[in-house]
Amino acid sequence: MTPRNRRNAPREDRADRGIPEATVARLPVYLRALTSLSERGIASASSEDLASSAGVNSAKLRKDLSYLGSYGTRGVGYDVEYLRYQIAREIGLTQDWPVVIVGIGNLGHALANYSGFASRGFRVVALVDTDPARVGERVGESTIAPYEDMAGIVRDHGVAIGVVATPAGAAQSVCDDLVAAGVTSILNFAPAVLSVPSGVDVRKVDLSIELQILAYHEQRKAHGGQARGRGRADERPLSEPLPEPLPEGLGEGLGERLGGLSVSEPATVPVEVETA
Amino acid sequence: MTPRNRRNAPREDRADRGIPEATVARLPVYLRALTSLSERGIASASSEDLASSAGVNSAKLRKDLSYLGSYGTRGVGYDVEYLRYQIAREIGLTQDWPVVIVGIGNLGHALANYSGFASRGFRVVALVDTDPARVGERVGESTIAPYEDMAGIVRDHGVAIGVVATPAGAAQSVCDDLVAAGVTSILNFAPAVLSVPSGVDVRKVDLSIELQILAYHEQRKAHGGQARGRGRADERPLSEPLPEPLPEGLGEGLGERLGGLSVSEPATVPVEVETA
DNA sequence: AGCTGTGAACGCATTCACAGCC
DNA sequence: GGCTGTGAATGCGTTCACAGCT
Repeated sequence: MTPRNRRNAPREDRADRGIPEATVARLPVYLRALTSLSERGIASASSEDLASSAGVNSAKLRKDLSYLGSYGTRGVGYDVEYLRYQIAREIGLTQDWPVVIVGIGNLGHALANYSGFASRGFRVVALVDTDPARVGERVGESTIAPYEDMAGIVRDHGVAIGVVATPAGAAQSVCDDLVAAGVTSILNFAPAVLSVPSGVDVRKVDLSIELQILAYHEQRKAHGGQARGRGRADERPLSEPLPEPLPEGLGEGLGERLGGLSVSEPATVPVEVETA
Repeated sequence: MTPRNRRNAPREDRADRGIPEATVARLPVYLRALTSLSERGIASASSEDLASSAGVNSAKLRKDLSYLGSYGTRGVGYDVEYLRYQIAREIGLTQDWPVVIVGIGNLGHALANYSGFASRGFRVVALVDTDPARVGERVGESTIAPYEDMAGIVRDHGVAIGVVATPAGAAQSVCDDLVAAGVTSILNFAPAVLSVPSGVDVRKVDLSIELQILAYHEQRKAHGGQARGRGRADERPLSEPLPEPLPEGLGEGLGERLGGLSVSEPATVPVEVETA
């Protein structure tokens, strides 16, 4: 299946200490592209092929891959299966990652049913919610466990990655509990800035922010064309009395109900974090 | 409709033409921080206060805000309400953005019920799915409309932003239909690279990718120094013979079922896009 | 001849540090 | 004195273009 007959064994001379963050963020995209090519029965691909399949340009792709080692063949291209494995290994997908999901509202439900988990690589070992009425409920492959069991579950299964899908108000408190239990990577869906000790990674997924970014560009498209110095429709003097209050709920994100969590709302001061 | 020849010559009267993309991506975070401060009754805040509340450092925040104009007061700080309005206006949240959601699977459900939409600013005008069995079903505030109605809805409501929550296989086709109907901004939850004409923005939200990025860093923490700072359970040598094939479904993302869409799977070649 | 891998150039983002104003 | 706003310095990411291998 996958050739290991490369005399040119992966250079472990540690070119791989320090793959740029931007590259790391693209490796999963390349992996997906390779999987797609593989499924279509394509065994070999040039950087151009791969790049267009991944939606980047070929120079960037080659540069990115060069941080992993020399896995291509000059004059030929890349062996799809071989490269796929190398990237998967680099990312850490050749091992199993137990995951807990906290907060089984609408979003938590969607995540729990998400087939990308069900596959090997990431495995949902527990769903946790604070609402006693929900505990025991069956969602996807799992059953909702009480919040009190979370720390024990994390320890027992060696969970390193936690998913926070609670409302914003509960997120920091849940995050603190996860970290205390031993979780060192958090994927945050709540519209809140999480403060964590150094050594813990946080990534956030925020629908509201993405929509607002789109709105910003959209607004520009609409007003941009006319040779307008500054093109908002409503020209107003730069400083002016405050108008109507902003729409409520604007600060809310993808977070979902998490039953009656006693939100202690610790006055933790957020700290510059984001994938140290 | 683009009579702008003035490349980089125009006077810098208002610094607001050309806010860096990285700054744009943070404005929603600042907005949220300001909303939070406002709710706590805080009327004024320094760049330091704001920055810590938003999870960035103060130099970055000041620089970012400087692209919008001079909305602070030296020696004092920023007026929370005033700045909040200015940012909202800059993003385009003082106007209404009708949105359609395509693909009402688990994720689509969560999105439809998402309170961040219900608020003014973004308004869900339609949920669309291809499964006839689902059409008519009530989800959140709306009722699922047939896929055939999508183009009409987009035109009638002047929808500029579309949310794709379909499975990967359907995403490109849905995207094409949205664009043909007049949508110029797409938020993509499907694990697929979307190809769009220039002038259309695509942003993607991808759980699978975020998890993989976390896994990468997590793996590093474990293997880091042989001094084993804090160990994950299973240690493995970094390079080793190729093991069993990769987990299937690894390429799948957050996309959900979209009933029986006739996926034509056009052989569109993805193109460098991402918020041109 | 063709394609990868990579130094070098370039452009964008972040951080520094201080001038300018309250 | 304190805090904003911003040029200048630095660091990071992307693109170019070609040397080097098959």
